[in-house]
Amino acid sequence: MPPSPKPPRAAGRAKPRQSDIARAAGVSQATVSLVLRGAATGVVLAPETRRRVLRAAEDLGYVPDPVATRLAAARNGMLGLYTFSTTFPTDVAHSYYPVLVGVEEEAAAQGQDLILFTGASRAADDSGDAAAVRRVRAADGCLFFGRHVPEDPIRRLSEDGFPFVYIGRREEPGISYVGADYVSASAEVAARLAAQGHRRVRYLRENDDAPASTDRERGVVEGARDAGLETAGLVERTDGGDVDARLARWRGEGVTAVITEETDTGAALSGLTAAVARAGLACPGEVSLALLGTATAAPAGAAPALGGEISGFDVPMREMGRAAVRLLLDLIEGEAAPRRHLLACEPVSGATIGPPAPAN
Amino acid sequence: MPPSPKPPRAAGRAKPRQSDIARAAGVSQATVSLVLRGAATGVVLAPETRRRVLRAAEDLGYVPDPVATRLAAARNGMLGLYTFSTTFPTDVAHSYYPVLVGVEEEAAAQGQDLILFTGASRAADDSGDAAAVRRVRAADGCLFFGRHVPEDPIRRLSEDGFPFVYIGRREEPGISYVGADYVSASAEVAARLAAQGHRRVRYLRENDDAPASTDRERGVVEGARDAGLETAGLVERTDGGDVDARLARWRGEGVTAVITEETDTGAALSGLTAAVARAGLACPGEVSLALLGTATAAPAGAAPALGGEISGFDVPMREMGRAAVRLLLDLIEGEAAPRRHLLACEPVSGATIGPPAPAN
DNA sequence: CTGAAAGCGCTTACAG
DNA sequence: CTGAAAGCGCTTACAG
Repeated sequence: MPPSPKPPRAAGRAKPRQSDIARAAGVSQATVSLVLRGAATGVVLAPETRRRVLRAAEDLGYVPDPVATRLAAARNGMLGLYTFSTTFPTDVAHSYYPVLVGVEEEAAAQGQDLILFTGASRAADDSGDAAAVRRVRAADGCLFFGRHVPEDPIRRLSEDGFPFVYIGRREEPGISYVGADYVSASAEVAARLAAQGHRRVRYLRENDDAPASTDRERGVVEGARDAGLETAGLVERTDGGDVDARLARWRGEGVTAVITEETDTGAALSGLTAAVARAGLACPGEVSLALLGTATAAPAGAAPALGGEISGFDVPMREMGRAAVRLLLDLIEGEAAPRRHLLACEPVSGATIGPPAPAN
Repeated sequence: MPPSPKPPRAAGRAKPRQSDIARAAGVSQATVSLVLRGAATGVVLAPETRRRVLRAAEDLGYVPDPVATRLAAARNGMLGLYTFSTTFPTDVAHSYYPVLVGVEEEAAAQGQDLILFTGASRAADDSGDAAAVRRVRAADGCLFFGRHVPEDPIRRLSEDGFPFVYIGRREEPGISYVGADYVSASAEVAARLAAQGHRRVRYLRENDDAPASTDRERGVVEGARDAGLETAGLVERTDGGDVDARLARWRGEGVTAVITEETDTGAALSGLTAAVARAGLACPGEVSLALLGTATAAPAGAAPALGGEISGFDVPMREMGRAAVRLLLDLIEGEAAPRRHLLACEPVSGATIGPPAPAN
């Protein structure tokens, strides 16, 4: 004998609902709702009625059903968070986390819950993403995060007027985002090196093109030019595997400082620090190093850092998360047209920038 | 002219519903529901109808509303995750994250979405939690995580037969959990110290009582006894601020090794390592150190570790997250009575345990 | 000031 | 095989 099919409700006194209270207090269910929601709608009830309803609610141990409340409110009180990963979650863990913290903080402050949409876990192509991105509509609106993004599904969302905002700058017009001002921050790093006396530096970036990388390169180049650094041969690209040879060559060319960028793979950075360590170079004694972006916590088992914090700037990940939530809510409320925010990055002095060694 | 009062819905055709599909496909809304839920109910529709409905759903980008689905007394394919924090999120960030990764992985593998329920942001008391915990019902079931837990709201959930599982051992009977076997792992650490030749050690734990801490202490005490360590004066409590004086005293008493525990505040551990550093003691040369639990990544700006990984054991956070998801799904399916799992912790040899310095 | 009605978006017997 | 109806528990105009 299978248990009764419908009621998954536990045996015993079922949960009281507004209609139970209404019966007990001799009023209508709608009145109960009005009393319980307080003067949210500005409605004022007769004190006596109020009292009776409140009393009955108390007696019955009434607790509103959150699901029904949300359905009736025409919003589900849930914000989506969709992360595009180039690799599997563990690797991007550290860059993902601070954003999540910010998003969660602000969501909590705004009384919103979060639906964590797991992107196409392992699918490298966009095919799996399309379906995954679609599911995002289950929320009132959605936050997107990740260097790369499947364009088609997103465009569709946009056309349908579904509210969403990117965390990170985007090229596509008409799309809201909250990003970091990489251009200014990167330029400032170049200027800092120049101020220390460097003239010939290299910017080692990754092959991977993403708005964040584009902005950093632009900042470095403009900053270098404005600060009087040499710009010829300034930028080089790597996948992280060939840095030793480059480093040797640079030394021969009289390069005294190297700037690199942080990405979700961390390839350029780890390649560079490893090469410097293998070459036995003192930092900043023999070569100054700077990093564009926040160095993510070293993965367990990684080589210890260069004996101190890397100089560069901090990306305000957490604040970006918070700002994105606020913007998304504005969008959901229908109050805002698409908007873009660029947040300033905090310079990090660190321990890896010093004056260049005297020319030999 | 105020905008139309009701629709907070974004301009344009936002979220399509079943009725929209019905209109497009020329069938009733109920038929749409039947088609979309698949043969879940065993109902078979005419292939042609099926096709038309599916097509329209696809065209419109339909996604079921999880809240409505749930209200209509069905499952919505979403699992909740609720975290109780003793302090604000940033501090527990690192202990929280590995669990989240595991939960997310397994949820994705099982085709479930994850709702992150945001707890009462700053409320230290249980009052705010009650309402927050209640919202959890929007999911099919929920995972709870955190050292401390508001008992009343949880009991309520339990009475109502709402499926949930704790991540971490719990005392309350009838509650499912997936925890770590701290007792065995802690005993093993004591045995390891004994095997190195230590006889007089101290266990420095925090004041905060939680099942995890209780279990660790029990393991240390039992392990010490079984391995022939002195047990008199073995356990001391701290809030992390007074370790220098203790350390000096211990040295005077002939203590050669100190065990401490990892918690979400990390107070005992950071107090201890700082004290050892200030005292200029070589580790493990002059004092061996062991940690019960996984050392969370050092917060940015923290003092560098003791020159290597701390000896102790690893808490299988990620695997706990995964196992908890699996158990929760069993519960939701109604297949399991409350169940408890204790996962083994992997010993970490580390670099901070060595033989005691010869007695002077 | 309060009640009756409609509706949030979906599921599920129950009739045709 | 499909449609019409009722209902999940609540909110919100709209009438009295």
